Amino acid sequence: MGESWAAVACNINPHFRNFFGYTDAHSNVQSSLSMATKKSPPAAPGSASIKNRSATSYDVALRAGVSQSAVSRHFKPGASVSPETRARVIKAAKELDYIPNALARSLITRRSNLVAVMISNLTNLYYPEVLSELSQQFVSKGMRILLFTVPHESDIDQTIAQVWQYQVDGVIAATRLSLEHVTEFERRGIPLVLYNRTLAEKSVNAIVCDQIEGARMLVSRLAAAGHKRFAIISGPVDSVVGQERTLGARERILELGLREPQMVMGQYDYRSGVMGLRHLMENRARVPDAIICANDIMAIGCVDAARHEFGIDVPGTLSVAGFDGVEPSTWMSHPLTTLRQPVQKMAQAAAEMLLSLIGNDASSPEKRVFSAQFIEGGTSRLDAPPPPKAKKEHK
Amino acid sequence: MGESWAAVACNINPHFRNFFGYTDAHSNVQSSLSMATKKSPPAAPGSASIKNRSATSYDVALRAGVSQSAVSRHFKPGASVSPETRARVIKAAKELDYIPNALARSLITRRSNLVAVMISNLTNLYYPEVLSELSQQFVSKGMRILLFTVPHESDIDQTIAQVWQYQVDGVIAATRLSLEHVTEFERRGIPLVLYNRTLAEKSVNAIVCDQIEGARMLVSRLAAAGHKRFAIISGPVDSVVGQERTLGARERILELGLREPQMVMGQYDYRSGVMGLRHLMENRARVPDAIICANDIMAIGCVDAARHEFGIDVPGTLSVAGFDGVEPSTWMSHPLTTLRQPVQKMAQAAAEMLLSLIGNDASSPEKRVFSAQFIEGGTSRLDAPPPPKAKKEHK
DNA sequence: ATCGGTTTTGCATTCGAAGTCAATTAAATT
DNA sequence: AATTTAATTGACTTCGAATGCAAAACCGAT
Repeated sequence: MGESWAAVACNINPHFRNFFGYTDAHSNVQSSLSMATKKSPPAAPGSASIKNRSATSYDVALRAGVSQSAVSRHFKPGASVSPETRARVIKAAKELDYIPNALARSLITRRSNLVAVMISNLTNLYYPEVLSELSQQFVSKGMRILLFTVPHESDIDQTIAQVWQYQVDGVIAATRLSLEHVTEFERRGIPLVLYNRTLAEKSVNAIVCDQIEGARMLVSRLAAAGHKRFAIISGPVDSVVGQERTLGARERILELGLREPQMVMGQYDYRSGVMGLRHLMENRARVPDAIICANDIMAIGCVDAARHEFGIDVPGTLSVAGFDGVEPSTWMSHPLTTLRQPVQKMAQAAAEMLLSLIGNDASSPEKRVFSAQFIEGGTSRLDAPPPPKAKKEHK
Repeated sequence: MGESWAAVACNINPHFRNFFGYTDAHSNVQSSLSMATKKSPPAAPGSASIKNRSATSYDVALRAGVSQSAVSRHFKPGASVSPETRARVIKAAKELDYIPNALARSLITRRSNLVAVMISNLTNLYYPEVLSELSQQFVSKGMRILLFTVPHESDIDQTIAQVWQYQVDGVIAATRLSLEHVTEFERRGIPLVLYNRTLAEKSVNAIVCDQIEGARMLVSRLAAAGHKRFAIISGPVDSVVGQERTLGARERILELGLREPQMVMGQYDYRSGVMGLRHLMENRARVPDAIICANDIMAIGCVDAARHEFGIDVPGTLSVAGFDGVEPSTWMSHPLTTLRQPVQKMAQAAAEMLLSLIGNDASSPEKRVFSAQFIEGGTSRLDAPPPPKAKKEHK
């Protein structure tokens, strides 16, 4: 709150500052003003819009010989408009190339038909898919997407302030949000749906994929195939999803009585996978036979490094698995064993949930949990039951 | 136009039913103020909560004991406000959690600070990078991005109508636009910058990468290394960029006196690369020794298919090259020979250009052409001059 | 205390569309 | 034809912030 205010305060100045310096705006408005005042007494209806500004509903009304209300009404579905009037309005509107001003409409209706989508990192490869799906969904429902990418955690406050300024009808957040942020959204009555996030402290509307379940399943399958020496390349600490994947896997590993997995931290990118593997290979005594990476891209990096840097046979000697099921994970060069998230379903659910929230504000939070789909892929040895556990165990 | 009109007309419908919020008009300011004073009262939990509309500049003014104009002025940099007033405004605003309504502001200033970004296909892997960069650029300049994804060509008219409705200050289009569309933008005075597109019929503001030059360079390098039997997997027909790449390559191939390249058409996706190769391998008599793919993803598919389906040695027996320089093209499994587009520079230039257009509307179109960077990669044999052309030629 | 000259202020208006409500017109009924 | 009823319609207000303009407050100087 204090923060948000501060954010606004210092956020507004900069814009007004440089570009569009108020000089332009000045002359701009002035001219428009003079024109408007002149026009107010509809003295010169003859030639429409000598000035560049686009036609308004008044212009249309004038031309159609009806009132502005009639024009407005024409757009409303249930409204009563005589066919004749409607025809005239349509004609005039077409002639003037009239397009209603959505901002003005939003002002009075209190519905902007804008949805904010907050995404932290578009280069993550997973998010574009999500964004694309969301976009489809919302557009098909008549909503537009206001995109907010949040490059750094620290920019979140500012970003959120922006979201509020634009009177969005709802928000889909695929970024880390603090309890304060969420509370603030609630207080302001702005519907919020978290995507692949949740809050520990508070129940919130969210669409998630069960990472823990997935991670456990993954470990189970690998263990069933005889893998014993697990390692994990985790996501960044601030990624809840990553943490869940990591912890879920570790938990299951220990449950099965296998040795504590080695852990290396990554940043969700290809390089992290490569570096992770290098790191894991340093200690020759503890070379893993299965590596679980917190996302596909790292897994791919890991596979590539194993094959091309260390000459390791994947999946022969080493199994590698990832999470997400992004497009490249299906490529022949590294057909990843992974847990595919039902992105389409999830995005659809997110859009659906948000829209229903926008309609009626008095609902209790709901969390919809999807299950990831296990993809066998080809980077893990899964089928072969363990050869009688003997000689190869501690090579 | 007729279409766009229709689009507008039927797109408005869905939304006005359930909103009213006009309980009492006169005591409006009062009520919102009193609510604000009480501060965050979840009201009667049982009944539907009272409309907690957010504070307006009037509320702030009332509370600060100044006029609304003063509040508004407080935000404007050069404005003359006494320190005392400013302090009171800040205090009141903070207490009420006031956030200015950007829509209302836009209405009067005629500046929405919104930029529309039109992108055809987010799953293209190349576009997310662009979008991400654009987002960074615009946000840093105080603009917000309204995202429009255009799934099908046919939806373009509707989409454009939407763009207009929202009074965006400018548009970046990375989609196919017809001359009519561009003209319409011009007529309406909405700055438009094309990204990686141009119009044959008309000069427009555009940021492009010289595809023809790149394609020619690519062929030259490959030919210099002794490749003689070229094939091309092209992009979809409606992709101008793809056409340029294809044609540029073909032109140079013929210029060098090499045989007419085989052409297969693709859709820019992995599968197209795979299918393309299969197709090319059908005619055993004309197996190529170099394949140029109109983008990286197809090239990767091509490499993968060659290696994993046909057991062909890439780059030993077959060279493959792509375009774009997307992230996966740098992966070890298929370190692509490609022409990398300077995405960051281009996005920056696009943002810059658009912003300068927004400032002053009377400028003649400019086209900024960037050169692609040749990446040697490892999927093409480039260094070795041709081994004395003898036995292996027509295996 | 009074008079120019600045700053600060507040009033009133504006942006464009939508909704209210009373008035008008058309259609339907007796 | 007179009158009730329903369908249309236009004048006016509203949303929230930004200015133009003029009144008010301030400041030093006479």
